[in-house]
Amino acid sequence: MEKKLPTIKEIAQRLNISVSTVSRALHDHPSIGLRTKMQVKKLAEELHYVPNQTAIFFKQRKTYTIGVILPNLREEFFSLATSGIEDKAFENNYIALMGQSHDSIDREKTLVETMQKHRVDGLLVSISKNTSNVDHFQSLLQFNIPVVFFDRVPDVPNIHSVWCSLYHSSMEAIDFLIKKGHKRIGYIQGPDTLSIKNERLQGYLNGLKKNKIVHDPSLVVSSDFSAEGTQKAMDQLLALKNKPTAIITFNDYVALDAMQYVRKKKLKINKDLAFVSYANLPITHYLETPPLASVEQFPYDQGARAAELLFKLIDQKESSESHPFENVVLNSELVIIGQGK
Amino acid sequence: MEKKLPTIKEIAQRLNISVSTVSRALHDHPSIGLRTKMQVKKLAEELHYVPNQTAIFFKQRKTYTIGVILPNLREEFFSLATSGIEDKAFENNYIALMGQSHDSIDREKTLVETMQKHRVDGLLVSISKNTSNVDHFQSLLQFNIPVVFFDRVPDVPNIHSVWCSLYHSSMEAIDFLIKKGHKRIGYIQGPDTLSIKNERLQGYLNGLKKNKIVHDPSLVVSSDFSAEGTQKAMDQLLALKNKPTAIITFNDYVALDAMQYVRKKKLKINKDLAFVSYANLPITHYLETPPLASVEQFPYDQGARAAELLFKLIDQKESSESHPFENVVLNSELVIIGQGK
DNA sequence: CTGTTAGCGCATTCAA
DNA sequence: TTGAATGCGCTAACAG
Repeated sequence: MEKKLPTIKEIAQRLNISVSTVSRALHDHPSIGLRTKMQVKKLAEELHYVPNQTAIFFKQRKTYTIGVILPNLREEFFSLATSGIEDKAFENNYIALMGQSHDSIDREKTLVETMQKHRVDGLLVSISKNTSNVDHFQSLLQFNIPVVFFDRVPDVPNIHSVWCSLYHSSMEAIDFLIKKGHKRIGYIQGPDTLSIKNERLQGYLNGLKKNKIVHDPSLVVSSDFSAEGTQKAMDQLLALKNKPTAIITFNDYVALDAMQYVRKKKLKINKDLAFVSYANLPITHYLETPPLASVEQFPYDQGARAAELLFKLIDQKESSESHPFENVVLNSELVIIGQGK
Repeated sequence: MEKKLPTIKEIAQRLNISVSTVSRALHDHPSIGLRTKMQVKKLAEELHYVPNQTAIFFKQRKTYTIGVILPNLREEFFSLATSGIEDKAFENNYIALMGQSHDSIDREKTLVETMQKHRVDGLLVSISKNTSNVDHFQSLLQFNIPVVFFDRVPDVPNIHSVWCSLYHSSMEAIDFLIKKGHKRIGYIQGPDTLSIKNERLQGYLNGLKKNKIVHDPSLVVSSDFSAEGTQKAMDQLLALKNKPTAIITFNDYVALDAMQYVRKKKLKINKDLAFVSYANLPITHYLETPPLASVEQFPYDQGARAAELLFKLIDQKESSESHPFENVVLNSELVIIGQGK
C-alpha cells in the first residue's frame, strides 16, 4: 500500500539517463539539452516528484527552519508576534517550528534541545517568566546557531534582542493622567519573578517625579495576572484611606479583570476611577468603557523584526562575517482609546 | 570560526576502532565490551558530541515533525487551536511546523509543497475560505502522508476530519431567543465563498421551522467579516419595515462590530436588539453588554483531538494497518453570557 | 551536453 | 565482541 516517494534515481532509471542529468535538469542547469530537460520535468510532474529536503538538509547542513519558543499562543500578543514571524519566514523561504514553554523553564529547556536536534538554522525566543539565565541556550551558541530574543528579553549582556521600550510611554501615561487632573495614580505590576526589565515601573516613578508628585509606595501593588490576583490587588488599592483616582495596569488582561471587578463594586470606570494599560489589544476598542489609553507594543512588528534580524545573522554566518550583538529597540506608543476623566 | 561538529567517525578514528562500534557503544548495544563502551562515551562527552538528527531523519525516513496550515494566527480561535496542537505534539515527541494561508489559496498551495519538502510525517489543515477542493493535498495523500482537516473542513468525501457541529446549538439558539419572546430573528452569515458546511444556517432554518415561524429571507444577510461589511449587513436589517428584535451573527468578531455600530445608532443592546453569536471568545465575557449567548466551539480541544488523530494515523501507517477515514465531531455548546430580553 | 562517482552521518546487516 | 560494507537521496567535482 505504501507508495514510495519518487526520487531522482527513479526518474533517471525510467528515462535511462543518469541521476546527475536529472538533478541538473530540475535545476535548470544551462548545460542540459532542452529536450532532455523537458522530458525530465514532464516525468517529474507526472510522478509528483518532490525533492527530499531531508537529504538536501543533510548534505547542505542547513534546514531552512527556524525555531520559535515563547510562553504561549493564547495571549494575543504572542499569537500576533508569531504571525509576524511566520510571514517573514515565508518571505525568506524559511519555515518555523513552534514551541510553547507555558512559562515552565523545564519545558523551555526541552524545547531548546528539540530545536537543536531538528537542526534549526536559528532560534527566536521570548523567555518564560521563570527564566532568569540563559544557560540552556549555551549549547546552541556553542554550535554557532544564532539566537534572537524578543519582547521578553533576559537581562544579560551579549545577546541579540528585539524589544519594545516602554519607558517613554510609561512617563507619557503619567503626564496624560495628570493633565486630566489625577494626582493619586495607582499601579498594578506583575509578579516579582518576571526577570525582565521593569520599564513600566521606572517610567511610572520618573513620570511622577517629573510632575513633582511624591511617590506613595502603597499605590504600587502586584498581581499574578489571575483574575483573583488582580482582584486582591484592587482590594488593596481601594482599601487605602487616600484612594487612587486612576490606575495603571500591567497589561490589558489585568485591566479587563480590574475593570470588571470595579464595575461590580458600582464604581464608574473613567469617572470614579480611570484606567490606563499596556498592549492595546484590539478587543479593548470594542468595550463600551475601555481604558482611557493603552500602550501599543507592536507585537507583529516585534516578531517580524526579530525574524529579520535572525535571517541576517544566519546569512552572515554563512559568509563568515563577524556579527556584533545587535539590540533593536522599538518605541511603544500611548494610544488614546476611551473618553472620560 | 565555524566549529565543525564531531561525528562518530571522528570518535572512531581517535580511538582506532570502527564507526559501528562507536555507534553501538553510544546506543548501549549489549555486544559491546564495557571497556570500549566507557572509552567511547568518555570521548563523546569530551568532544561534546551530539548525534546529527538530520542524518537520522534522512535514514529513518521520519522527521517527527507535523505541519499545521491554517488561515491565520490573529484569530483567537486559531491560536487556541494551535496551542492544543502544540501541546499534544510535545507530549508525543513531535514538533509542529506552522504556516498561515491568510485565506489565500496560492499561499496554501505553496505551504503544502513546503511541508512536503520538509517531509512532515503528517499534516493538520484548516482550509482557507477560498479553498473549494482538495486537489493540492492530493500529492500528500498519494504518498500516504496522513492529512487531518479540522474546523474548516472541506465538504468532500474520504478525508479525515475533526470539527465541531453547530447544528444543534444553532437550533438551541433559536429556542433560546423564542423563549425570550423574539419572533423576528435576523442572521448575519459569512460570504458565500466559504465552502464549508453551513450548519449555522441549517440550524437557524430548522429552529424556526420547529417553532412554527415562517422564514423571511430578508432576515438573512451576509457580511465579508470586515467592519464595513458588517455595518452594511446591519443597515439592511435595520432598514426593514418589520425589523428583527434579535440577531444571530456568524461569530463574535461580527457581533462586536455589529454591536458597536448599533450602540452608535443609540439602540440598546439586548433590550432594543438582542444578540447571539458563535465562538464564545473570552473577551465577550468582559463586555458590559455582551451578547446574550455565544456558541462555544472548543478550539483548543479541536486542535488537540485533530493532533491525536493524526498521530494515530502515523502510527497505523508505520505498522501497515488499514485506516478507514475517521471523522470526529464534537458538539458545540450554547453558553449564556449576557442578561436582557 | 551527459555520465560516473564520492561523500554527507548514521544504523545495520553480514562476516569474522 | 568487533569490523567492513552498504545505502538512505542528493549535489557537485571530475571525466568524457
